[in-house]
Amino acid sequence: MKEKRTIQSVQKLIVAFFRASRRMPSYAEMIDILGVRSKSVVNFWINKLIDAGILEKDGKGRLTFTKRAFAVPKVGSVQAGFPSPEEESLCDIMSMDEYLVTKPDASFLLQVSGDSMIGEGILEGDLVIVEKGRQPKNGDVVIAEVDGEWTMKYFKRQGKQIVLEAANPKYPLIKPKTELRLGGVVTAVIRKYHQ
Amino acid sequence: MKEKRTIQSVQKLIVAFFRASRRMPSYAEMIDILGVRSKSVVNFWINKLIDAGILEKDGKGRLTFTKRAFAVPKVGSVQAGFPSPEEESLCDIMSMDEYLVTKPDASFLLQVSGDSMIGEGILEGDLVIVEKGRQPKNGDVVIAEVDGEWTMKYFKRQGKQIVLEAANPKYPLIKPKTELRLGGVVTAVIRKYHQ
DNA sequence: CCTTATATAGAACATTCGTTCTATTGTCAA
DNA sequence: TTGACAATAGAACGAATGTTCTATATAAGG
Repeated sequence: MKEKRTIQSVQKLIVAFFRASRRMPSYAEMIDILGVRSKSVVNFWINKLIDAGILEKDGKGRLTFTKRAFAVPKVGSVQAGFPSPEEESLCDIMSMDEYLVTKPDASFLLQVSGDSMIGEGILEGDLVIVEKGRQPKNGDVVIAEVDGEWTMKYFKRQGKQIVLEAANPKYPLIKPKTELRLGGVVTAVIRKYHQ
Repeated sequence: MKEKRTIQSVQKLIVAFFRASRRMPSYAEMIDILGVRSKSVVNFWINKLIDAGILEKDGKGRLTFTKRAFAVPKVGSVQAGFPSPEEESLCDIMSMDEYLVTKPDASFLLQVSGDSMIGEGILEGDLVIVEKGRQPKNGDVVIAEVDGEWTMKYFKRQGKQIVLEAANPKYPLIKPKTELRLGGVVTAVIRKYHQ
């Protein structure tokens, strides 16, 4: 009734620890994690994982995960057919954070209310990542204050005039008269379905 | 011309290291990171960060970030007005990964092609997170194989019959005749604007 | 000037780290 | 049974760890 240790099972245990603690376990801790009784056994399995390309050692000899170990596999497109586990082209997205939030210091999350950007696929309840202090390009989705109220709109130039346009025909075009306070540029949209 | 060290600047340096290396620096490494010449100075600042609630020590005395230190601040809704840095209600989203991918082992990413789910705010080029092996509820967005082709559709029950419906009127309702192979349930949508 | 508090330096320390060695156990085939 | 090999155990070791101590430099206030 002894379940054998495999590279996969060991990887799973260590990944679970890392996700929970946000750090690598020490060899001493891995004794308990892996259910063995000696650090040399831990070392044995660690070397296996290194050979398998799941772990690696950084410049200072510290154990780290390779991108492979952590990445959520990204497969082709929907229409291209469905993935078999083998052909999963492991993508280079190490973490959603790195992928989505390029400037953590200047970014914040905002929950969307209203349907003014529904044509852009931004629905009520979605989270958007907003980057402060960036100069918007024509057509960017921005957070802006108009007449004392904050809204999410397309940022567009009409000649020298700047206008704010909703992605919903039922909202009028906004031509700011005096000032236009920009809160930031929307760099990403996140929607999580309740489960 | 000496720039003073502050709690914020020290936090920033350590967070930067953590993001780059996915681990805490040792005190010896922090000597270089903080630009000081002694571990006792590092210890001095670390204690300050602990008092400030930015760092903490886990059960084994290991240094870890608190949720506060990492979270992208989440503020209210767009219409509710715009956030000032003070009123930022730091949200409990520690990382996008944790928030979006609840079952890392059973999930993968898929890039969307086509406009069949445009009514659901899922556009061409978006990434969706798909969870395998979950039983879909009525109205869930699923990846399914129909007549040898994979598509993304709403999963709906009509009595005992299961139908697949696009969120785009130009696509017909699909009533699978024989088999319905489910690839998974879409649990999240991610859109990143090119920058 | 002197006093006080803060920030930094450097050294010393016990503890823990990862590594490596030898020895033992278990498994499977011949 | 025997041999061969993989997996595990346990001990030993130098190196690195975080902590704590004393001492020095800097700045502000009286």
